[in-house]
Amino acid sequence: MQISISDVSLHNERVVTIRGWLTDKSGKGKLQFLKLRDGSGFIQATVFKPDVSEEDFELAKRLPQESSLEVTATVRADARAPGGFELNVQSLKLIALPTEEYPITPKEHGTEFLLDQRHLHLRHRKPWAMLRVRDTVQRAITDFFHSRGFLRFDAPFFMPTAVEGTTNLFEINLFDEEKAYLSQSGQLYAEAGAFAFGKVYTFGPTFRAEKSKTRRHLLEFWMIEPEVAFNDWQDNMTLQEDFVSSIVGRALEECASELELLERDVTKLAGAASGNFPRISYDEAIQLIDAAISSGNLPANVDADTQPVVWGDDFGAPHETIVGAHFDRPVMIHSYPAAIKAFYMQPQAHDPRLAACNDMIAPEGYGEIIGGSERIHDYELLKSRILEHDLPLEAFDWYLDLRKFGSVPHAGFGLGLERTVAWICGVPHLREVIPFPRMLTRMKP
RNA sequence: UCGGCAGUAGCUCAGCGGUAGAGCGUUCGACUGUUAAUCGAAUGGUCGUAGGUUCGAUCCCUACCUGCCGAGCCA
Repeated sequence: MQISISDVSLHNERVVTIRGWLTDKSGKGKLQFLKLRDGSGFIQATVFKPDVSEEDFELAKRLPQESSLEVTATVRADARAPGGFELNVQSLKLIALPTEEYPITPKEHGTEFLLDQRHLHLRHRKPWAMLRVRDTVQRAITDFFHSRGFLRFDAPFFMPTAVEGTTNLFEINLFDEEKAYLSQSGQLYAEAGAFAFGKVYTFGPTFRAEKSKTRRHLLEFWMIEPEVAFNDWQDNMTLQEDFVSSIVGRALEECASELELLERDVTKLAGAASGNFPRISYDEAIQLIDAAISSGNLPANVDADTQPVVWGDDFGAPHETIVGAHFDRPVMIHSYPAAIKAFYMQPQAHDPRLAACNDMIAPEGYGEIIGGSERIHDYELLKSRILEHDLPLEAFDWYLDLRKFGSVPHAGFGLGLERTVAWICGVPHLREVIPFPRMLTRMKP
């Protein structure tokens, strides 16, 4: 019977056939241990000389790493086996022998080497576990929105202009002299979608030509951008909280073994899964940062000479880490000065110097995973903001149209998929949680 | 773009102004319980590139290239 490694526990004491690859091997004379993977999981197969034919035993002894093969074996629960089950091989069938020595050995390797070998490294336990968590998170995202009546609304990737200013965009040559840019956000289009369908979300790659070389940045990353008609900025925060706690809960439920393989301390995710995220204002966050700096009570990964925030300045990464470290779950910081935020953000009713916006900061130094706001719904105000930001009015004519015909308050946000998955997995660098990372120094493979 | 660090065997690294080292990997042999097995043997080099100093440079100096970490910007 042909089965997957993930199903072995259902077939104890039965003879099964598994097709896969050899990840590692250790021999002990008449007993050979073959470590197999088939994509669904990993398992050890024992080949004991008296149990198999002479040819099969010789084959087992000679097989190099990453040979593809089919084994027929009896499943045995065995306390000595990692995972609780192992295979007692009866026969082996070689499918393909590697034509060269496999480069990734079961030993330590450097970052650069593993990224050069990314197409092969994907086969190994840690990338495998992280990308399975990513898959689960992606399904949790679509399920969350589907269950709440959102429409998935695909924004274009070719953009005629910038959403938030003209810098940091990848320029594309179209036909003749025509230029376009790669999308850095689907938000403006999502707003059109919200006025058509009420509740929509976009889910796709976005591109930022920022020359950032940090563990929190990629040139190409995936973003989820919901947009909801009639929501205000506080409704927006409630949606964010429900959304993120739902995703983390799903990952904890469905990816327990992957997170264990990654040695993730899942108790640090319990708060995030249970909701009740703290909401503090920009002013309160500044006080919190000042108190931490003046008392010297800083998180370990924050530099000791970090300067306090001057009102009106945006937070730097160390400031976000300080705020994030104060809570055992994500924290939402709202009401930033409008001057440091995007042109389309609705001013706060009680103080127009402030924007009706918020960021969500993940704990443990993972930084901003969400940025969101209520959008300006008044035609004249939006038009004046576009002009104040020196943006070309003609490029936004369709966007302004949305305010001409039945404009309503509406709000939305963007969640960075890789930052979220990296945080859930507890891995330091975004490049780990996307199959083929695109960075300033990395386009290959 | 700025600051710090690094580049030596397939991989991870040590080394030193005087002719290149280890572990792992790989190949062969031994072993019935390995988990990065162990033991024995074999295999391995443009010391990032180009100049310079020197009797002599992998080592010191300069420039450049490449990468890593951090900052800014952001998700």
